[in-house]
Amino acid sequence: MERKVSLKDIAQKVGVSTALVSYVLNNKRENRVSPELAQRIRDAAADMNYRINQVARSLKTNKTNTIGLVVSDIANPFSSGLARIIEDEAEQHQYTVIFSSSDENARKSGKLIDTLLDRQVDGLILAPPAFSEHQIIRLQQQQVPFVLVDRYFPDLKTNYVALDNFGAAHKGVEHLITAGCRRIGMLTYANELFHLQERVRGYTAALKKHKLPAKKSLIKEVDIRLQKADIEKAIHQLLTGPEPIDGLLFAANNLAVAGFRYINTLPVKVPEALRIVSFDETEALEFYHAPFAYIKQPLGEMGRLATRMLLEAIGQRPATTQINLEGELVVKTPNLR
Amino acid sequence: MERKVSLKDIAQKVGVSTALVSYVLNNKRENRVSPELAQRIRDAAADMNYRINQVARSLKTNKTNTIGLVVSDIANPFSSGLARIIEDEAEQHQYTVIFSSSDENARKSGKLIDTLLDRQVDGLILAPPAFSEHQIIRLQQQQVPFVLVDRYFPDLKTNYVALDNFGAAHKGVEHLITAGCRRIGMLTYANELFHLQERVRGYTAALKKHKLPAKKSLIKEVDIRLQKADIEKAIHQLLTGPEPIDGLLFAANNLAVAGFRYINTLPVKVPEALRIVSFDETEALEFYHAPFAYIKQPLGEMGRLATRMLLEAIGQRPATTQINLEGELVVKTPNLR
DNA sequence: CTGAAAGCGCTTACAG
DNA sequence: CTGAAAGCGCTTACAG
Repeated sequence: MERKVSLKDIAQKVGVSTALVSYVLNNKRENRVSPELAQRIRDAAADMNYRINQVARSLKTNKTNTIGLVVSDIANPFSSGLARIIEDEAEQHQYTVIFSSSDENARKSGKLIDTLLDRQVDGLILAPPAFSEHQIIRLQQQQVPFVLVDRYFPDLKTNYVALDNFGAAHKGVEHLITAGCRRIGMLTYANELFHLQERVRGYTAALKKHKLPAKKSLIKEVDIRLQKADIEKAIHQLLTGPEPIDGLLFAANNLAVAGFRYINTLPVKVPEALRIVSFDETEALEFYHAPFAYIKQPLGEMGRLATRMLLEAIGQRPATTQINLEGELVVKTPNLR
Repeated sequence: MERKVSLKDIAQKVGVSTALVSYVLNNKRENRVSPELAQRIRDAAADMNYRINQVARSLKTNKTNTIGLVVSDIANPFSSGLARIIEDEAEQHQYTVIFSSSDENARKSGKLIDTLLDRQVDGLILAPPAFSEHQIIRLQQQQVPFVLVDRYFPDLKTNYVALDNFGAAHKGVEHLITAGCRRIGMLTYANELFHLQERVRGYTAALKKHKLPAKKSLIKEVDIRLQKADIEKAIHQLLTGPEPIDGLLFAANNLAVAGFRYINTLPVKVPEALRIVSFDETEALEFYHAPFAYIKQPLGEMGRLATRMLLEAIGQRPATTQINLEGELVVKTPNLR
């Protein structure tokens, strides 16, 4: 790359100090210079195609106008949808976003956070993986501004924006009950993350409220690395035996997609014999042949709120804001054909 | 945020110059210091939780180890899939990625590029929108390292990694012909982008090769903003009239999804009366009830090659590399049910 | 061989 | 009021 034009170059050309050029181009303390001189400086800058070096400015001002974003996988539509919202909201405030994917791995997430902090990001938006509390605590100690999204740790007093997962699961299960289901199973990940625990809690509470069986055997957990065989086995167990389920709650979209793929190979009729509710919206089920329902997360609101909360935290000594958004229950009927 | 520990702090504690601390921590010119002293410096750095300030280093070295990525929309699976590959490849080389979405808008793309350059990114990976040639030319003049992905401008001698769009369309159409189609239509975007033109050219060439009608009226163009009504009208026109089509090529995944949605409402039978090939893989068609084929782009290869080419270009005075990858024709049968 | 100085490109507190 | 200097936190060419 060829050497760029600096403030010094402009200053030399116009015959003033670099300080004055800086003042003029940043529209600061305008009164200290005559309008004519200011215009000459501006013209020179334009002539020479001057562009600020943000790195130099950042070093001096201790501000990079950069947000670090850590999601589980940017290729996952949930993450990339959120990233897009954050990008737009950040851009409106002249912020730029560095993203990275933790793959639900606490060690990786720790490394990514370090890298982002080395780059002096002004703050972080994180979807923290399981077992990463210590990283969050460290951020608090270092007084790094950050906001958690999607997940959070109930024992830590941090900013976060997440779904009301208890309420959403509860709502989903009540939908199944209203539709006539009496034995409702749940498929979730074997994972410590609080938001998944909340979904189980909401599921259980809804069953109890309606005096339906809430046995342990109705809840199946599979490894988060999503082994096809595990999912098939879990669903198979729920559907066979003396008391097969007639309703099923998937705790995440990936589970639903893999689950539907398997259910399609079975003789069971959806929704007549098995009615389904899933968490998250997913494109993959766009053309599913049978009706089902899902909990739609307010991605836009989540991303916008998280970004705004972060920018506020960056701006001042912040209070802690904790938001649990309501999930929308969407009943999907098949595309006509 | 609390003040961070700097090299100076370490130097004071150990009683050496900051220069020496820098040398030791960067493992440079090791011989200039005794192993014992080096260890004392390292220990002090660890004790004090020293973390480098990359902004300061970047100002001095004129290198940020950052790649700027501009895609059309990070929320689009094609873009986010590519972003993920680039992230991983970049990370292996200690590079970080700033992403932004141009929304196929040349003006926005220009602004984003400027912002990225102001932040002194070491290079750019771009999926340039239509009418952005001048920006690309400017980058060449400024000798900014960059690689185009997915799209490129045939008249510009730039690095790029793209699909062999002509070949892919040709292959798709021949698939339809082999399956017995005799009147094959195409639905594409009204857009100047070369890669779309190439798809039309491949479509036309395949028809001509097999002496099938290649009339203008068989090619329908719709606005890239994807108005549902436009797409429906276009498909309706292709399917009615004296000579209805029996084969259809969609030039992009979004067109295919919208198209399938409409086709589902029609009495036409897929694939018996209408056989379909689409560009790009898309989750949305995961559960489509009828067989169809699509051109799968080698996303992984595209992202990895683009990143490597960029890193090479950053490293040295580069030669121009232009790569057209082959698309894979995938014949998809419905998930059983 | 090694220590200390210069300097990257900005911003802004401060002296005059 | 305004100009010139100091300094952000690093790296590395260079003097001794």
